[in-house]
Formats: sequence, C-alpha cells, structure tokens
Amino acid sequence: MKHITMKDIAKEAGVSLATVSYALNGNTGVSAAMRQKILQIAEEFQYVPHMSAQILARKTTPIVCGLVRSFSGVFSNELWDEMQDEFQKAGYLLVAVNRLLPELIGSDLFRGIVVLDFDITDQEQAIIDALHAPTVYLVGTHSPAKAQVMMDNQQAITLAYGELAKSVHQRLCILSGRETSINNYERLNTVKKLYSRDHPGTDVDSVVFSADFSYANAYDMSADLLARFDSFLCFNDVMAMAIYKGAFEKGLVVGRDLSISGFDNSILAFSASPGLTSVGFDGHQWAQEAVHQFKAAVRHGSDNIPATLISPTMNVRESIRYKEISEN
Amino acid sequence: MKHITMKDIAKEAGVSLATVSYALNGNTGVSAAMRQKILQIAEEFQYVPHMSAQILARKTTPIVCGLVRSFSGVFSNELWDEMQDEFQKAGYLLVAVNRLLPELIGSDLFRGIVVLDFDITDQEQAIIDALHAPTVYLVGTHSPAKAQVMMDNQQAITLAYGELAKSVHQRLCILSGRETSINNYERLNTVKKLYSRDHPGTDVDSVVFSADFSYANAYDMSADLLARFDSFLCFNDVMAMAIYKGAFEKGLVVGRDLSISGFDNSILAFSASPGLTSVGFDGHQWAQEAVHQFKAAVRHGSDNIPATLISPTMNVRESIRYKEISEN
DNA sequence: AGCCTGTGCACCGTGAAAGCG
DNA sequence: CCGCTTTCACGGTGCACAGGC
Repeated sequence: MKHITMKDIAKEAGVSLATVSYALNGNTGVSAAMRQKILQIAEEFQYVPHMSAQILARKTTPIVCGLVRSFSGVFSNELWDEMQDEFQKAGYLLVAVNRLLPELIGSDLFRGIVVLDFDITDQEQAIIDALHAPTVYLVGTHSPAKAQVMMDNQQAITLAYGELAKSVHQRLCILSGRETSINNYERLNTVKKLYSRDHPGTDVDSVVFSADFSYANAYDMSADLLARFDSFLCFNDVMAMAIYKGAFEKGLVVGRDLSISGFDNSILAFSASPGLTSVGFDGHQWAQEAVHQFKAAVRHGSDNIPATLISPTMNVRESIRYKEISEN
Repeated sequence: MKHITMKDIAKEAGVSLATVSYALNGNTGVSAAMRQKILQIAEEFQYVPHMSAQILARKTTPIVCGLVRSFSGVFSNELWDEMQDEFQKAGYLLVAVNRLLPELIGSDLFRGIVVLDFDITDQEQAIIDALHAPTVYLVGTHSPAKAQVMMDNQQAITLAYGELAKSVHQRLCILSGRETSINNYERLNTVKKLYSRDHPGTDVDSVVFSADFSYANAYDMSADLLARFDSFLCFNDVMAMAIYKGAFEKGLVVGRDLSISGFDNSILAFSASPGLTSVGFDGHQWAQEAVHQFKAAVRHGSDNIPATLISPTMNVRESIRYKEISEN
C-alpha cells in the first residue's frame, strides 16, 4: 500500500515534479489545461500531500496546537467546535494536546499555541515563553503583555451580582475559586467592590469563601454555608452544583428557600433542577477573536498585542427567587 | 530566532552529522566519551529534533490521532488524561482532532487513529477505511472485524436493570438513545431480553422510548413519561437529567417518588441532586486496552483483531428507592 | 526582444547504508 | 570490529533558467 507522491503524478502526466508542484499549489507558470490535467490525476490517485515534507520544505506549518486539559468548565464542546471551524477558515488546522510536551511543541510541527485551559503553572509558562512561538491565551496568564482573549470577568460578575441583588434572599455568600487563577482574581476583585459599596461598614472577607473551583471542597463547606447564607454567588457551575446538593440534603429548595447563580453556563447549568442561572460567553465570538489574535501574533509576535475582552451573556433560569415586583 | 539543528551540534562538537545522529538516537558506533559530549551540547543548546524531518527520514511517526467530537459523555476528562498517559508510556504522542480532515489524517503525519467518539457516519467510516492505517475503535463501529475496545454494554445494562429491579418502583420505562449507535443497539437488545423474561406476555416496545441521547428530546417526553412510569432506565446521564427536570417540575422527588438509573457515570451523575446511580467504566483500564489494541493494529493491521470488552462498574447513589429489606 | 510554459536543482533536517582508516 | 565520515534518500518547494513562439 504505497503512498502516492508527486512523482507518481508527474510520471502519469508526463511532466516534471516542479510543474506538478506549481499546479497543485495554484501558482502561476502552468497553463490552465495542464493544471486541469494534473489536478484531475491527483484527484484520481487520491493524492494527499505529505504534511511533514511540506512543513520541512515550506519552513512553516498550518498546524496549531490547542492546549486543553479539561473539558468540564467553560471550555465546552461548543467552543471546541467553534475553534476548529474558525481556525480552519483561517487556513489553520487545530489539534488538541493535553500536556505540554516539549518534544512536541518545540519540534516546529506547530505554527503556534492556543492555551485553551485554566491555570498554567509557572513551569509550563516558562516552557511556552522559551518557544517564542505565536501564542494566544484564552484564559488569563500572568504574563500580561501576551496576546489574550479574556472573558470580561468584571462585567460577568457584575451581571451575576446584579441578578442576585434582585432576589428576596439577601444574605450573600461569595464562593470563589483557586487563588492562583487570574479569572478568579478579577471576579473576586470586582465583587468585593460591589459588595463594599452596597454594605458599607461590613467586612467583605467574612462572606467570601474559597472552594478552589472544586466540587468536593464546595460540598464539604455547603452545610455550614447554608446555615448562614441564603444567596450564593458561585464562581463556577461545578461549585454551584455542590450547593444544590447541600441544599437538597437539608430539604431546602433552590429558587425558593435560597438563590444561586453560577458561572460558565455549562451543561450542568441547564440540566440542573431547577435550572441554574449562570453567566456564560458566546463561543463563536470567542473563537473568532482567538483566531484574530492568533493571526496578529503570527504577524507581530505575541508580545504587546492588546487583549480582547469577550462580553458575557446572562442565562436566567430558575435558581433565583426574585422579589415580587409591584408593577401593574 | 533560529531553530537549533543537528548541524549546529555537529559543528560545535567537531564531528559529522551522522555521528550526532547516532549519539542522539542511542545507536552504536559512537564512543561513550563522544556521545556524552554530544548529549551535553544538545542539552546546552536546548536542541529539540525537528519532528517533520524525523517523520520524513524515519518513514514513521509517533503521533497518534484521537478522533473526539464530544467530551460530554463517557469520554470524559479522566479518560482523555488516561489515554495521554498510556500512549505516552508506549512511545506515542496522542493529539485530539474533532473532525475527520483528510488533509490531516491522510498526510502520513499520524501513525494511526483512535476513534474516541460515538457514531461515526458511513462517510467517515469510508474515509478511515481508505487510509488502511492502524485504527482502534473505542465506541463501536459497523465494521465488526476492526480492532475495538468496547464497553461491555450487555453486562452494564444488566447491572443497571438489576439495580432498578430492587426498587419499590416497578413501572419501568426504558429511555434509549440513537438508533444508529452500536452501543444503543447492544443495550437495547439486552434490556429487551431481560424485560421479556420478567414480564412474559407484555410487549417490550410499549415501554421503550428513544430520545436520541439528547437532553432536549428526553425533556420533551418527560411529562408524558412521568405520568405513566415511575422507574427509568436511561441509556445515558444526559437523558436522566432531563427526567430529573421533568420530575422536579411536577413536584416529584427522585429517589422517593420515582427511581432513575443513568449510564456513563459522568460529572452529571455525581453532581446531581440526589446523586444519580449510574454505570460507568474504568478509564484507566480502558486506556490500557486501547493502547494494547493499537500496538496490535500496528503490528498486524487493524483487521481481525479480537475486540476487548471493558467491564462496567455500578456507582450507587441516591436516585433509586429500594424496597425495604427484612433482614435483621 | 519579451512573454509564456515547463524543467533542473538546491534545499529543508534527519536517518541509514556503505565506506574507510 | 570500532569510531567516525561520506553519501544518498525521504517528499515537496520554489528559484533560476531554458526553450519556443
């Protein structure tokens, strides 16, 4: 089962390798008739270019490495699909990798990197930086001067906070995530300001609890928190589900006895009972911006590219019990 | 920012390219001292082999293409991690792609394919078959003679059925998935036999409903189904969550007024309230078998490799209300 | 001459076989 | 046989150039 090469096509067409190359690549220097003939033979032979040889000869590659470790949070199937589409439209091929293997990403196989995941460690950051390859971060990085497409955490958490403010439940608990996360930092910073504005004189830190974005941690804290609070601003959907569970076990009904808002608008949010009100981000827009940034990084390097912010959308479901509004 | 090549190392070490090649590849024909020197220089220069050139020269590649379209079902983050680990141990590098791009998979860049997803279309199947590349299916294929690592659907659905049989709720509804799915076929076939055995004279088909593995479909049917049944054998967790929602909206409590079992043991199952009893599969074992099959496919081709079955595990949570057992 | 069509060949980075003291 | 070098092949690219009208 031999692989078809340009040589086979050249022999069949009775021309040289160079002519075949020109014809297949759409370059000038071949007559329309000859190009047609060559393309037809290529089709007939089911010719597929040898990617490695192309990369070697062209000294560039269309393959983009997507670093994605977890699919359970905001990086959903939808975003994954959108990313593939958008990169493909731009002439790239996106593949996903789980781990930062230097032998892979340092090997000139990839045109660049899209970091589609949370919380790159310093060590991983160092590996990426050492590559000097076009890199786009979709999740926040400690290197602020890099190409980034961030969610607008400030706007998003303001939306969530505002939604809970309309609730009958006013004993607010803020369930935050991992301290090292940029997203967490931005959200926390914003919500602290909002809380301090609305509750002058009270200590914000007394209502902030960190569960590391983890279900298990949030669940462990849930019984205690539910005894003291009735309104929960969760920094991701997973932790919100843990509060659901704690409430369920106490016989409390979400959306009646307490209010919750989530973050990410993941599959958990709409499949929960009752549905979890959650802020999310438009995957299509995100993907488009990512490709846009990537192109810029390819042209000018990853440094000093202004970050793009993705606007959040509020997905209202039934997890918040609103005040009765006296409008007639 | 020039890429370091073997030539640079050769010049630095004062030897030929071939010597560098031998030293780096651990081949004989180099003195221990020279090898040491070369390795040290490579380290110092942070040399990373040019993967494309390696593939071209070696006429083989360590990269394996994982075809994965959705991460929401049984193919979880856990399995993705396990796969990476196991393939890496075996000397391969796994990357994930969510679309069957002929220009990628036909390009000799990949050593083979691992189909990690559900329901390959006939067209996609034809593309894969035409490649004659080592291929392992983790999800069931209509080509039965191919290397496969399947979940033991028969045993799994028997476990789920048996668990529901212990429930106080005996008006059983079987919520099945997509008709074209092999997994669905196997599960349905098995459960029909079990049901017919236990309910002689009744028509199995009157309790089987297909919701295509989809949340929306299952939700649309839920109100009707809940009026007629109180025990739900769901062929995936997503549909089970839709029944949760329908029950919630009717004021019914899962695990008290009705019983449900899921399938996949996904994040939905343990984060649901109450926890969803669900059969799952050990990701580690699955990954190990996949690599084992892949190696066999590399050696002997993908045809006529006996399929491996992965045993299910039953994860009991609180979604089933059991009969009181009079044991003292 | 000037334009068009097609060819020869050096090159990419690596690996393997053959050669040589 | 050891230790190293020379040479070629891998598949494709694209420049420089040749030949025809």
